[in-house]
Amino acid sequence: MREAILAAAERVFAKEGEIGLSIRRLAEEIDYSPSAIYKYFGSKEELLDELKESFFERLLSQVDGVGAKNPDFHARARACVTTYVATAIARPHHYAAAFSSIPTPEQIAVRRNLDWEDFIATRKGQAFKVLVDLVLEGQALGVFDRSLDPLNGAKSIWASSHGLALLMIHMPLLPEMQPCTAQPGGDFVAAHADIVIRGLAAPAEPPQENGKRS
Amino acid sequence: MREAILAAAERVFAKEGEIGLSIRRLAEEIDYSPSAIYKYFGSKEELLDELKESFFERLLSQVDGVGAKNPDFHARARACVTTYVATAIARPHHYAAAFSSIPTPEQIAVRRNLDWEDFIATRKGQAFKVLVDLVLEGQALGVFDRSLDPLNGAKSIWASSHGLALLMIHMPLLPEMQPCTAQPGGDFVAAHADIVIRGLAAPAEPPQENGKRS
DNA sequence: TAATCGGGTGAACGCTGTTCACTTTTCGAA
DNA sequence: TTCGAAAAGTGAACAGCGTTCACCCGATTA
Repeated sequence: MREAILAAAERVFAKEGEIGLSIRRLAEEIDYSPSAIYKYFGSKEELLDELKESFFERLLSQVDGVGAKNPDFHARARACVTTYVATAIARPHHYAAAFSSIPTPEQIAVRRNLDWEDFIATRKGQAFKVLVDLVLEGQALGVFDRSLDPLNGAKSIWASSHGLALLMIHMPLLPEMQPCTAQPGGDFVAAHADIVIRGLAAPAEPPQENGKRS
Repeated sequence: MREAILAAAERVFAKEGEIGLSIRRLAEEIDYSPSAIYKYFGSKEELLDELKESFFERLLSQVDGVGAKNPDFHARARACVTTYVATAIARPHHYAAAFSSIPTPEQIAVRRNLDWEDFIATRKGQAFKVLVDLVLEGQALGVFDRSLDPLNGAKSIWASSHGLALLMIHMPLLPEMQPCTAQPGGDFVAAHADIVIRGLAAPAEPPQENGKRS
């Protein structure tokens, strides 16, 4: 039943966005009365939170899944970013909604004394850990700058991917408009990924073997 | 009068966010009836659009303003990113709201045949142009990769800055949590800026003068 | 003086999330 | 099989929302 409600919510969400998703609209979709929904969810916000969490789960599994398929580190790193962006823009309203809440100062104060263990247990934490591990691996391989804080590196990757996804969602005119290169969409995402990866690269190795290719 | 309404909106907005800003709440704030507001704004959306536009104006002027103060290119590029992020997170709700609307497919179709001139006339377009010019200058100086499409480079910079700002707004736990480096906030933003800048750098110059420093 | 018109109001409409008293269904125990 | 409790579902209602519309009032203008 909860599943049916969530599925209906997902459907309406994808079609009409967060604005079009109302309890009454949802109730109509599943042929129940609006009050019935409150037997399964305490509030609309609780329902939305569940939706967001499930989207984070999808995001995590998608990005985590690319690891196995790409033995080459550079390709894998690039695939992390591109799959992240692709998964995000495949469901624009979901992705935007998943990041839509702004915590109040009190909420920030509460969360501040969460430690690393607690954070890693959350979906966001797991997703973040994937990136941290990626950075660590890059550093171990000597491809990424070893002086970099892995957490900061992971944040930079996330920020860059997140920003590109949202820019493509909220201002689609920008990525489309490419009078110079004339290749819309996918290629630019890969190029962006490469820029981020190069930004993390180890600086000016002593000339022994020029291993990393552009 | 319009100004008074917008000022009140800005006030409520900053304090209670987009959720707390209602027409009735606004009317109460300026001691008028709700219907009075409709003599000056056609709809709430129109009012919000004006607010967003004004925020873009602030963003543009701030970022554009750093150009004069920093003669060194690298410092200027870094300042572009850091001021952008600082301006964004100084008014979290404004910044998030400025990017909150997701255009429908029809709207995208309409905007698709805007050309470069029309786009540059908008605030977003001007802000984007600042970044494009920055990339062009970097390429002219030989600091940035000349094979890069300047528009794509500008998009990468924007995406990275945008993503970092939003990550700090929506998930403040992340940038705060730095058990390794222990420097919260500002330093990480600068580090992120440097990563983006390095990502755009010209690849492996023939060893003549090692001009760019980390 | 009379008419027009911009600025302001209160009541109302249809929508929203949410609650609550109520009925119906289900299901295990006596 | 019957009974009673718990679960499932309902409809009406409340407060608040964006928005509209008929109305009013004071100033400007003919």
